[in-house]
Amino acid sequence: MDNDITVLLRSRGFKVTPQRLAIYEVLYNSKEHPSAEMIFSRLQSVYPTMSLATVYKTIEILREIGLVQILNAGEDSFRYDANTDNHPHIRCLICGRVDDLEGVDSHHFINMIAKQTDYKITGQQFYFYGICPECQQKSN
Amino acid sequence: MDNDITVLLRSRGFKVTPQRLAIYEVLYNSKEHPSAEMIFSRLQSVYPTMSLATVYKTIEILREIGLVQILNAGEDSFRYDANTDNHPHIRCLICGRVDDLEGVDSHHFINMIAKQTDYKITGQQFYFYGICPECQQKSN
DNA sequence: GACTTTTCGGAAAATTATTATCCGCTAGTT
DNA sequence: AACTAGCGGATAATAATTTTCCGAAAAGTC
Repeated sequence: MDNDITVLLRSRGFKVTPQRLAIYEVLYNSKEHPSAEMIFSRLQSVYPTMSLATVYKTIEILREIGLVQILNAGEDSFRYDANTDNHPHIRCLICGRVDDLEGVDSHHFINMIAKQTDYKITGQQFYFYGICPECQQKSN
Repeated sequence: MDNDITVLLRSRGFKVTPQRLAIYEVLYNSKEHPSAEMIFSRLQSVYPTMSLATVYKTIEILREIGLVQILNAGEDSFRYDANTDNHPHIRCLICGRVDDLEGVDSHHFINMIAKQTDYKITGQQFYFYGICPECQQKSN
């Protein structure tokens, strides 16, 4: 995995730096779709001088080489996902966590849409909103 | 229509003002899902002293009484829609326009998701991305 | 391994959509 | 017509993201 990103960066003319590897590693080893701020604060202990701008600049590169997708689940900040499969996401309206909806087959639905529009479709994002199991319990 | 919003505003304790009616009218008579800025500039000629803050404040009220939904199709600003049906939207990656995808039945898809998650689902937004017919032509 | 070139990371400032504040004024009620 | 709660407009504040600038570090070359 570390090797994948090293090769990919270099082949696209980007330099391989510890910061870039670290940011990707945080994303890769996380299921919580962290925001830039979350990535930043998680790396504070390892790279005390890391700048938020570096997080943003790196994410843009990772998106460009297809290692990360950007989520916009309607909060005040973006979330990032190292899983670039096109899977739906769901956000808890109470605690704000964003989860994957795995094992969903969207192909039929997407194909239906593609037939009904004159657009040339290149991608899509499905966001669901609700209350996560934990928050349901707490409100009981 | 003018009557609907008048009654709705008043019944919820909001005052009925020319600005509020005008902002809703712009949204109601538009298929293009305007941003706050677009609403603002469209009303410049009629209300030269209108403030952007008024647009935002009014939209928040309209959302609260269920007359408007907020779209977050991944641009740098929100879009607003006076059609509060839960229909999918599609954005052109070239010119930025946002269109409705009408006549799409999402119920089956949504029900499938509802069965597969422990969340209590309360809503969803489907965004498609692609190239609109006009921009397809231009690029040929 | 030293040299060169190019890109990078960090700090700080800039940008920009949106929200909050404050105050004279207006809508709605009596 | 008077009263009062809420409003509109101007302005400042907020906050996420982007840009700028420069010393430093990466990668290719010898």
